[in-house]
Amino acid sequence: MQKSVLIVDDEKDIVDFLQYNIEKEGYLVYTAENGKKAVEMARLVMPLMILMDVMMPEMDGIEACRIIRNDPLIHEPIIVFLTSRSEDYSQIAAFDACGDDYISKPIKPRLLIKRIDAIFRRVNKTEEPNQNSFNEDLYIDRDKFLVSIKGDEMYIPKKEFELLELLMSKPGKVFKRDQILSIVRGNDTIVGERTIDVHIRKLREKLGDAYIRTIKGVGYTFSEK
Amino acid sequence: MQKSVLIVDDEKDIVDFLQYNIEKEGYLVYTAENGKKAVEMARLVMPLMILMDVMMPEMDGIEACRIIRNDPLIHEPIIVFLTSRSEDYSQIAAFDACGDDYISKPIKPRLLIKRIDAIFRRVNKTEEPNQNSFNEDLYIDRDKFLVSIKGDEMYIPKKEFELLELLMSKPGKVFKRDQILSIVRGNDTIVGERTIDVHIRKLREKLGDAYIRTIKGVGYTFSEK
DNA sequence: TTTCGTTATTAATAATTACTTAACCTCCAA
DNA sequence: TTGGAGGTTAAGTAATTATTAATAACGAAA
Repeated sequence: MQKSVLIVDDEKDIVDFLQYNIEKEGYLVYTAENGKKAVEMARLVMPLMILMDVMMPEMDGIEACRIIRNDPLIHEPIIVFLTSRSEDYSQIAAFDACGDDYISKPIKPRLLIKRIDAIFRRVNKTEEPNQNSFNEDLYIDRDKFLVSIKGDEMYIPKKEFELLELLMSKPGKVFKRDQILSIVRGNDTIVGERTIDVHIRKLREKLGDAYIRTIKGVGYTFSEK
Repeated sequence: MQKSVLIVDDEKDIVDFLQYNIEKEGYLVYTAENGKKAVEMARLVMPLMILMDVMMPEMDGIEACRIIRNDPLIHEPIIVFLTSRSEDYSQIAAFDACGDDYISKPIKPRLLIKRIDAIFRRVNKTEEPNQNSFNEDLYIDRDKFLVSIKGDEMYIPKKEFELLELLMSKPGKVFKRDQILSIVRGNDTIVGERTIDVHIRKLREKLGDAYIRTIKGVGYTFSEK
């Protein structure tokens, strides 16, 4: 499903600027110019995220937020406010209760995108059930217990498979050693710290060194690309 | 970061008993013997939780609580009171307003740990699960243990990361050297004064000089912009 | 059940990286 | 000008991970 963002601001320049930058990253963008229209739009297009200014004519962001949150027909979008640095902190408290996050103006495109991605990622945590993981040329098939790398298919031992599966479930995320431990062991047996290293080693032997990265003092991560 | 608990009680037996049980569960424990010392200790070590008796010589728990709550340098710990079953209920009302929770004596270790865990969990929920910090063009990703500056992504050593994380958690706030020390070290080893400087140096080397400012005689702060 | 091949774990050692120290330097304010 | 505080650097020390080989545990087939 395409990720959609509804941008709400009364200044057309800002809307255009945001729209341009966010569309460029592959999101589907809708816009509205005030809170009232935002509510209508939200009902219509069910965006996954609403990026909304606080101060607007007709209906301000907080009011709109409240309405959207209470509308059972709208499927709980992530609501992120745009605030000026000078914004009164009492207000921030007010929309803290209502919104999911806020981003301060002036807006830097690169940072904005990072934050939008991060927010989506955070919220998505509940999703992704039994999907198989991909990477440019690495693919794992959970049903068949099969790993295919650059076309070569191979079966790998169970623990190694589970470990790879874990790492690939969230590419880029660093899994700490103790998290890995509780996967590797059946959670009842006690295994030494070095066991992990050996499994990692075996995996790297088979896949090549490029995929799994050590974060010293923390754990391991699967390279995003 | 390790979860830390400050135990405050004038009866040494109780302190020892609590300390033993709480440490066993992997928390970092500090102690103090009255309200006055508790306040000093809290300033110094910034515990995440304070477990405090109400009745104490020098300064009672409620007074200490009030001071701690009003001290902008102390990073809002969870304050839990220890009460006798016989405690006057009017008092309970008083510290209800000030503390986050209370646990009645006599204390059962297993139950105590369960409650402490629950309180930490409850409080953590209101915080964002994985709050990443932002700045105009600096971004840290706790999941990925990654720092991105003006688009360049890099991994930095653990202690440096934790230090940066601390400073960025409250931009503009000045962290005193000894507060930083307790982050940098595991709090059992003693490290020299220059260690911090070196870490700061390494960070500045990687990020540029603009972000971390020295407040002479006090500590360091992350520039707000 | 025994055997053989595979997989999992450990232990020992090497390699690497991170952390700390120490010595010296600079700056600034008293 | 002098002392205190932080800055800088290189080098030593500690901590963590990689690697290898040996051993134990397991599983399937004879």
